[in-house]
Amino acid sequence: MPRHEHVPPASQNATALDKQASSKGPGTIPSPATARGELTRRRILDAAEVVFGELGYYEASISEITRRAGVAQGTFYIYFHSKREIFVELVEDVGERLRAATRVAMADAPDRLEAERRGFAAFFDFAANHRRIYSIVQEAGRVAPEAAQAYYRAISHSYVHGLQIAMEGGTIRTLSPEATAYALMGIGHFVALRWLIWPQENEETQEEEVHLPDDIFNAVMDFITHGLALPAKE
Amino acid sequence: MPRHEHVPPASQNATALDKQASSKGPGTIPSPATARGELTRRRILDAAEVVFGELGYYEASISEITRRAGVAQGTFYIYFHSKREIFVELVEDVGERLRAATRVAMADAPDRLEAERRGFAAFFDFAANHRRIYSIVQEAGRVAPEAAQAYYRAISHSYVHGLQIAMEGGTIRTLSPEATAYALMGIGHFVALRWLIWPQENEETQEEEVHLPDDIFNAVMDFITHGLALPAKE
Amino acid sequence: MPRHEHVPPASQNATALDKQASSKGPGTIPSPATARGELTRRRILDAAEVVFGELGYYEASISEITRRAGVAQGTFYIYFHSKREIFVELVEDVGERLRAATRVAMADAPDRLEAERRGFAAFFDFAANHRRIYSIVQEAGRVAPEAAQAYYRAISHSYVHGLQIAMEGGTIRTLSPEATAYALMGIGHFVALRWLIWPQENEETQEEEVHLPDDIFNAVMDFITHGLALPAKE
Amino acid sequence: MPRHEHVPPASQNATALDKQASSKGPGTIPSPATARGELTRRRILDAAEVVFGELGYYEASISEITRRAGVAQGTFYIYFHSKREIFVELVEDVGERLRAATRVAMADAPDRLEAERRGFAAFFDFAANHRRIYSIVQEAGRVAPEAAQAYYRAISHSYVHGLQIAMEGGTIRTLSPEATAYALMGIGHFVALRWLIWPQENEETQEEEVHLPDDIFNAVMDFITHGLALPAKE
DNA sequence: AATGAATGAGAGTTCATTCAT
DNA sequence: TATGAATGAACTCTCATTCAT
Repeated sequence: MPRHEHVPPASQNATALDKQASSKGPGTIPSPATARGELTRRRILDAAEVVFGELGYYEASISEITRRAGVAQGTFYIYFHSKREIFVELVEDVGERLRAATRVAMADAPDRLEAERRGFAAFFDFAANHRRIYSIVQEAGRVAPEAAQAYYRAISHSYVHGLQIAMEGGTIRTLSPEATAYALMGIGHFVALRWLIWPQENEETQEEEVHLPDDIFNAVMDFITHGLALPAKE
Repeated sequence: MPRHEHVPPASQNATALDKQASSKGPGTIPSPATARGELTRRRILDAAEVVFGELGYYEASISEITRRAGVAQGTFYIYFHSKREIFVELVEDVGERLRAATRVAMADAPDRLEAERRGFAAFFDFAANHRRIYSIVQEAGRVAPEAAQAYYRAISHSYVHGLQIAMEGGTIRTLSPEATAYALMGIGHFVALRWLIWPQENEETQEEEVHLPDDIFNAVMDFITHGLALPAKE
Repeated sequence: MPRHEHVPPASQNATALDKQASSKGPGTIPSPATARGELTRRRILDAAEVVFGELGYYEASISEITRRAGVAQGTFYIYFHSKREIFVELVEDVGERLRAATRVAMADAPDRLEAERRGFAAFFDFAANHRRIYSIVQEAGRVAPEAAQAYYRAISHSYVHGLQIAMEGGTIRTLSPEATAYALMGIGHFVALRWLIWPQENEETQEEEVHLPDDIFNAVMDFITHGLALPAKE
Repeated sequence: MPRHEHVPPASQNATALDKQASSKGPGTIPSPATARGELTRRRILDAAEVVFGELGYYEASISEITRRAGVAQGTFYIYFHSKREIFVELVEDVGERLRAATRVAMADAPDRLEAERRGFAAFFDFAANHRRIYSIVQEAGRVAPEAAQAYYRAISHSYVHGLQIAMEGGTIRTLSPEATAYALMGIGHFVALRWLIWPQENEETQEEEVHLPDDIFNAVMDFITHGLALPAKE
C-alpha cells in the first residue's frame, strides 16, 4: 500500500517530449561508470520487471525488488530516484520492445492488410509471451499517465503513418486514421485480455504456453479487414 | 459537480444472483435497519465513488472517504467489510448503470447497425459524464480481477446475444460473436480514453463538458459498420 | 485487542471485601425490574461465558457477546457497566460453582484423606466438563487480579479450615495449612491443565468427553496422601 | 531496578533444535549483520521484557516497547515479524533461563530429595527476582499455547528424567513420574504466586526484595518430601 | 427495556526513502 | 559501489462505549 512517496522537489511533469532516456528528478542519475555498476542496474531492472508484473505497481515493494535482484535495499537508490521512476522506465521499455517486434513483423508485407495481419499476429505473440510485463502498461494509466499516454501515442503514430500511406495508395479507407489507430489498439488489447491474459490468471496452468486460437484470430482479422476495406470496388 | 445522475435507481439490490457473487467476509453485513443508516451508507458510497475516481484505489484512503462523507472513520466498517469490498460494489454498480444506459438507448432501434450506433453513442455519453467512475473499472483489473472480468463478461454477453440474433436475421456477419464483442468493447474503451478521459486529465479544464467530436464518432462507426457489414450484397 | 477501555470515573479497587454480588462503578446497576429484563441479563451472561471461554478476555468483544446473546449491542450496557465488570462477575460465578461442587462431594467423607480424594475427583470432573469456563480464571490473573486472588483465597480458606480440623484431630500432618492449601491447588490446576485442558486444545476431538486417566488420578492421590500422611506412627 | 541478571548468557542461539520450532512467518528474519543491529535487537528485546512484564501481552503495545527501547516504531519490524513472535521468543527465553538456573543449583546434590530442595530454592529465587518476566508464561497459555506447553513440557522432561533415575536408585517412590512432575510444577507455581508475586502486586513496595519465608519453604518441602518418600522401609 | 448507529482513539504493520559506514 | 540499519508517516481495521430514538 502506498504510504507517502516522499515526493521530494521532483519534477513530475517533464513534458514527455524533453525526455531522452528518462530524465527525472533534481539531478539525473548518471549511467553507471563501471561494468559492475552496469550489471547491478540491469539486475535491478530485471527484478523490477518481474515483481511489477506479478504484483502490480502498488503491491510491489522496493525491498521485494532488491531481494529478488540480490542486492541491498539501499543499492536501489544508487541507480534510480524512486519507485515511480523505475516503473516509468519499464513502461517505456515495454513500449519500445513491442513496437520493435511489430515493426519487424510488418517489414516486408506485400500490402497494408497483410501488414495488419502480421502486425497483429506479432502483437498477440508478444502479449502471450510477455504476459506479465504487458499488463504493466494498464496500470501505468493511473500511476504515470504521461508514460501510458506516450506509450499509446507512439503506437498510434506509426499506425497513422502506415494508414495514411495505404490510404493515399488507395488500398484502404478511413475517415480518420487516428480514430482507426485507437480502434485497432483497443481491439488488440481486449482480445489479448480475454484470450491470453485472463486464462492464465484464472487457471493454475500459469506457466503454460498460451496461443490465441486460430478461429479467434481469423474472426478478428476478418472484422478488421472489412472495417478497413474499400467499399466493394463498385 | 455533475457526477452520475444515478441512471437507474442504482444497484443496492441487484439481481439477487449477483448478490451471491459479491458476498464477502465472515458474516455478510445486513442492510441498514433504519433510514438514517441507509442514508449514511449511501453517503459513504457516494464519497467513495468520488475519491476512488479521483485518486485511484491505492491512493484513496478510508480516512479520505469518511472525511468526505462527513462521518467518523469507524463508521465505514459498519457498512463495509473492507476497502476492497466497497470498491467491488462500486465496480458492479458502474457496470449495471452502464449496461442500463446502453440498453435503454438501443431499445427500439430499427436494425442492428442502428442499434450499434445508438449504443455507442450512449456509451460515449456515459463515459464523458461519469469520467471518473468509469476509470474505476480499469484499475479493477489489478485490484479485483474477478469483478473486472465479470464486468466485461456481462457486457460481452448482451453483445453476443444481440449479434447472434442479427446474424441469424441476416443483417450482419461475424465469424465469432464473442471475438467481435471484445473487439467492439476495445474500440469503445480506447476511443473513450483518447478523446474523453485524457483530455480532461491533462488540461485544467477538468470540470468542463466533453463530447466526442462528431467526425471521430462517425469514423469509428464507419469502421464498425463495415467491419460488421454483409459482404456487399452480391 | 485492547483499545482504550474508557476507564470512566470507575472505582477499580473495591477492597474485594465490601462487594456484595459485585458492586462496581459510579452507580450500581439495579437488578432488572422485569422478568423480561432478568431473562435478557441471563442471556448475556451465558453468552459471555461461552465467548470469554473460547476467545479469552481480550479477543472477546462485546459485539460478539451480544450477537451470540441475540440482543443489540447497546443492550449490554443496560445490565453491565463494562466488559471488565461482566468478566469479574463470571469469575466469581465459576468460583462459587466450583466450591459448591467440591463441598457437596466432600460432604460426608469418613476421614480427611478420603475427603481429599473425593474433593479432587469432583474438581477434575468440574474442570473436564467446564473446560472453557475454567480457563477463564487463569486469565483473570492479568485482567482482574483482585478477582483471581479472591477466587484462590476463597478456596484456600475452606482448605485451611478443613486441614486444621484434621490436624487437630490428629489424622494428618502439616507444617503450614496455608502452604499446603496452595500446594494442593497447584497440583490440581497443573494436572488438570496437562490431562484435561491441553488435550482438547490440540486435537480436533474438541467436543469429546475427557476424563482424567485412573492411573494418573491414583498417582496424584498417592503423592498427596503421603505428603499429608502422619509420619508412620513410630 | 534489579531486573533479570541474565542468568546464563541468555538465549539467542538456543539449542538449534528449538530454533526450528520458533521460526515463523514467510521468510525467517536473519540475525543482524552488524554489531549495531545486534545491539538494537537486544534493546528491543529487553524493552519488550519489561513492557510485557508490566502490562501483559495485550495491554502492551509495540509503540510502548519501541519508545522504551529508544528506537522508531518501524525498527521493531526489522527484527521481529510480529508482536506475537517476540513474545514467544521471550517465553522461550525465560524457560531456558529458569531451567539453567535450577540445573546449576541441583548439579551436585547428594541425593534426589536434596536436589529437589535445592531446585525449589533456585526456582523460588528466580521467581522472586524475575517476578515480571516470570508472569509472562502464564499469559502465554492464551496467547501462544504451543509456547506455553513447550515450556512446561521441557521442565517436565528433566523432572521425569531425574525422578526415574531416583526411582530406579530406590531413593524415592512414584506411581507416575509425569504426574508427579506436573504436581511439583503446580506446587512451585502456586506457592510462588501466593508469596512472591501477589504481595508485590498489591502493595506499593513494588521494587523491594521479596523472599519466600523460611517456614513456608520448609512446609512445602516437607510436604513434597513425604509425598515422594519411600514408605518407611518397614 | 431495547435498539443500532455513531464515535474516535488507538492498535499492529508496511514501506519509500535516507544515511553512516 | 554497496550495504543494511533506521526512520516515521500513513494505512487499514477494531472495539468499548455513548446516545438518540
